Amino acid sequence: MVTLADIAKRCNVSRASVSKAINGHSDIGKETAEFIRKTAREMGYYPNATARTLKSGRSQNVGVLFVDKTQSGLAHEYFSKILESAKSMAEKLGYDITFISRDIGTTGMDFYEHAKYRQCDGVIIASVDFEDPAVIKLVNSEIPTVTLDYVFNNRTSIVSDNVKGMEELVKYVYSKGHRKIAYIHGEETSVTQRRMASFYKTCADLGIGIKPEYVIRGDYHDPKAAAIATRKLLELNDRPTCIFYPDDFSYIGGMNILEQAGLSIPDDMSVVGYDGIHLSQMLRPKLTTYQQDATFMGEEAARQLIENIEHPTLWLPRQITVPGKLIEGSTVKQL
Amino acid sequence: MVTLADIAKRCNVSRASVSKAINGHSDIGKETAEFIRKTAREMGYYPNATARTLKSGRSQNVGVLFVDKTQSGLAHEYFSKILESAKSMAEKLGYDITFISRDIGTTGMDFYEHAKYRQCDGVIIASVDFEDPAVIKLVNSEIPTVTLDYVFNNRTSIVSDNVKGMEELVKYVYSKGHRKIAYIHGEETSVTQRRMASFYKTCADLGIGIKPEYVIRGDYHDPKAAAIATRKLLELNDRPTCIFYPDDFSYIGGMNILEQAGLSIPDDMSVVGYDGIHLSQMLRPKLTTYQQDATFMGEEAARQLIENIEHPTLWLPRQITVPGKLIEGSTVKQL
DNA sequence: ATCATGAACTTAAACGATTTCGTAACCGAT
DNA sequence: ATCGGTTACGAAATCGTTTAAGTTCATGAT
Repeated sequence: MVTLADIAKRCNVSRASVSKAINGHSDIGKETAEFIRKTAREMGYYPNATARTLKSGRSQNVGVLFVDKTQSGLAHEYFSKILESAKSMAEKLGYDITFISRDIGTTGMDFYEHAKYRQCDGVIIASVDFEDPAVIKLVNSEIPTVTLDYVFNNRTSIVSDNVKGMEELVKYVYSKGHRKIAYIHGEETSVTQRRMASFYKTCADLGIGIKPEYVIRGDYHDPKAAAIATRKLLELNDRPTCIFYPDDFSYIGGMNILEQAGLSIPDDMSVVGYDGIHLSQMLRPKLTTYQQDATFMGEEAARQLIENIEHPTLWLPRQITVPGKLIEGSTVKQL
Repeated sequence: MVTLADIAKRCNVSRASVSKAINGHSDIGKETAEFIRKTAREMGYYPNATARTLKSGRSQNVGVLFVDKTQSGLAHEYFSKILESAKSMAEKLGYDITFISRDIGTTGMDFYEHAKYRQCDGVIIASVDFEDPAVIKLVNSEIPTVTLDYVFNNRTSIVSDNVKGMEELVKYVYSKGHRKIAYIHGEETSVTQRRMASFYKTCADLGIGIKPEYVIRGDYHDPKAAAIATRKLLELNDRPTCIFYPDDFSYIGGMNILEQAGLSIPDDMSVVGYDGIHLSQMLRPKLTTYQQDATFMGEEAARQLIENIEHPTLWLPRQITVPGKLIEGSTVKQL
């Protein structure tokens, strides 16, 4: 391994000078610096992140917290896209990404301790139980963090605009003439709360009443739960004309039940999803859904976090709401 | 931050003794060690991975190479499952996971240099272009590596048993009476080669001839390519009775075309997929497919890599072939 | 009484970089 | 000739840990 000392010896300068040349400091002669860099390149030098981190306290490494309750955070396109894009952006800005977890090996480290252990400069938190004391401890620590789809006081967060998303969907189906709208919602999370609130409010604003039995608990990314909920809706005397699913994937479960019941989409029942995953546009009929801009969210999370890391003093936490867009498929019939 | 020195001072011993107590070395008294550990716990000490790595040369960190050509390595359930399970296993064994890439920041590092820069103890390579010189450089370096679904000489690899998988699928549809079997295959990769070879061989063994026009190039995870290929098959005078898709997701494209052509599955056309992703069992009819054991593969990759890292001398590269299992859905008709 | 042995510690030198401070040399201005 | 100000560089400390190589002291063998 080529070190600063090797280059220093070859160039007949001190290690300090080599360091300065490599890092482009000002107090080093133009030609000397160039000569040192050239030699370094010839010798196949690249810095050692570990040594650099130890001395400088900065690791150029951001941690990612990605542990959801269902043990499948990565499997969902929404989250894998966020991860992928956060990764690209972080890399572009010169940062690496390491997964943060707890109980690494046999040590009983919590998230915060783990992040410190690896000297992460910051942490992106997504797809976790935000009520978890270990998460709260991390968020309240001195380590810069960015949360996705959850807002903590005095911390930067990137949230998908669930209020606007739900509003647009409701207004869209309203414009298509629907008045009896059912909503199968996901498990109780802050995202769900926001969507539910927006659903009720928009309906109220439009002057449509929603029967209590039209709103049923399902689960995110769980077609089986969606299937059960759909069946309940079909058993009602006064059926809805349109069903909102918690997400695109759940919709698959509903689709099966509808087909089984001999109902065609959208002629006998209209439906909408949420997420805008790839699959939703591959199915026939194409699903009408609200596409969240996961790619932008991931990029923005990395960008904001790194800004915070690099300008800690003049940093003010901000809450960034990311709009998505309604994708008009063919699953909502004009009544 | 609590350091070894702080504990040493408090306990009136040297830093070396603290280090030995923490790491459970033998040349330290039983009670002293216990006392030191107790104090360390009280003081909220946890080690600094950076300093440890710098001195010991071992980072307890494994790199993951996950850059596929289509820029969506993570989005596929197969790969995200591998990553997820590799991550869990690595964590269980006391290792962290960092993404390896090239061109981090503005430095022109290649994969090998990046891995050295972060002092990764080893690298898991999945979902990349294995012909890429940068990948080959990494694989031929002194860094332990494990590759997934690709075999390098003198390197450990974990490969899904594509030969057996394809053989079982062919035998299954044969047993159902099918003789005219079409195969829409993915782009040219070593996986494709192995599946194709197995497809042809099994057919030959069973005494069925395959018309050249029954074998068409599609793409992995691309329903559109599958749709086009399916249409071509339907245009043939002598249509196949069963279509093999490159993977479960591609099948969606074929499904649409078949439905559009008024053909029902499996009554008018039988189909099989490959992968066994969650979605395939949610669709109706359930897809007959071959489920790859991605979870086991990821775990095994981590396990093997870490074995190699920890016992470098007595390490012999091994090629581990992971069998999957045929999932019998309802998309193949008994003729 | 002497010496080898081993257990239990300590000392001190790393690991590879960064960074503060110091200084030598040179410039132009007085 | 002297002074202040740059510029370009070097010396040395430092980050937190590990580890080879002592040192001390009690123990048991001779």
